[in-house]
Amino acid sequence: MEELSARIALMYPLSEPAMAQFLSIWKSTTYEKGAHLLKAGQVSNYMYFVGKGAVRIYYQKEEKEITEWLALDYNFFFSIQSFFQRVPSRLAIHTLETSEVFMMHHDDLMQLCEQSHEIEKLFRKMITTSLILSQIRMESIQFENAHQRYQRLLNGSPDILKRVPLSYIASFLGITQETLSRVRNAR
Amino acid sequence: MEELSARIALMYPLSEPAMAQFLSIWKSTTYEKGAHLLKAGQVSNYMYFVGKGAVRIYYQKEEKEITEWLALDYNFFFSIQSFFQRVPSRLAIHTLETSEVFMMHHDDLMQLCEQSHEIEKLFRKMITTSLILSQIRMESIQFENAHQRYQRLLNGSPDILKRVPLSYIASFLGITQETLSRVRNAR
DNA sequence: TGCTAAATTTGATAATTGTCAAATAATATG
DNA sequence: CATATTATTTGACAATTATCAAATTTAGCA
Repeated sequence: MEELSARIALMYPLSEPAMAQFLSIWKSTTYEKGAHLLKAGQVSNYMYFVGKGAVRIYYQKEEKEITEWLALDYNFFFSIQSFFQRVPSRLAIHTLETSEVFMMHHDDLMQLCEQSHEIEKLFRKMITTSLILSQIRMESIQFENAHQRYQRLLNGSPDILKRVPLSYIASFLGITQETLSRVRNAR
Repeated sequence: MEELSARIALMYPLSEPAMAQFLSIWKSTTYEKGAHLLKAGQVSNYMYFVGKGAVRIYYQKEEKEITEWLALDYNFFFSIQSFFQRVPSRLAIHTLETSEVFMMHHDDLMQLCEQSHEIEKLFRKMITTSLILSQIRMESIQFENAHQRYQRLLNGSPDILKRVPLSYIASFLGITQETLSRVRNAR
């Protein structure tokens, strides 16, 4: 919980009561490796935060599983479209390692946002961060080739390469497993 | 101004005083075709809304100009990273047609967000919309081929194809002008 | 209207990445 | 520790898209 509150404070420093209020709507569960937090077709009611551990967001695309996002160690993640638009999620979420996962229900969050301008502001900043990350990822996919994208990941999150199977990383980068294998072995 | 306020109301219905307050920080200017709203290297202080008209966000990438975004008729646009992070913009913005452009200064917006929870909430919803659009675009670029991306644009914004030069559309779709030309002429 | 410049298309070829199959390496389990 | 299973790599080939050059079409303007 300390890590969660530290990450929150980093985005926007809430007053003490607001922080207490906000933390109060987060529940934590420890999931075994491979456990599903969300299955495709369900409306996703939660925004998540992973403690020490690893989580994968993915979906089915014509026989294949595509990794949409990887969250390791103390990061937020959620099924953006389902959470905001309250529609069934194409995305599924499972753990790649045994992980402590914190989750906050959509309705609880919305209720707090109504009550507290501070929390509304924090939430706005969280979304802004997501938006910027989304933009950076989009440009990477649009304008970098397989090798450059691999290098970007290697620089930014070397941990991922050690802890996540190659096949998941490949589709996260938007390339095939074979191409990734070639790219990282110097070609 | 009516169109701007209509689009705002669509995102989140502000109370009358809040709407008046919010509209008061927007200034409007009519720009000739080809005028620059933002040059690369400047910190972008504004969020924009284009009335009847067309605007292009682009940047320089190794000798070439890449179109990052196209905004036609009654849509919002801005240099996301520069606006939020207050860093110099890689992106430049110019008009493709004579256009009435509304703009809102970052600091004015932030000040209103401090004062008014309602406006903070509206702003949060605006960013959420951007985030969802960004996600959709990312997936389109990652998983659709040139032909599918062209079709998506043709369905979603047929106007763009009539009013924007092919070379701009091509880089917006992440393909070359030649490939776009082939794709749209049945191949 | 005719001419010039810009935009678009077409052709030939190269580069990148994907696909499918098989081989090899790594890991887990009895 | 041996074996079964899974993950990764390698090879051959195909598909898609990029690149460069040239031809053609379109649009702007005198």
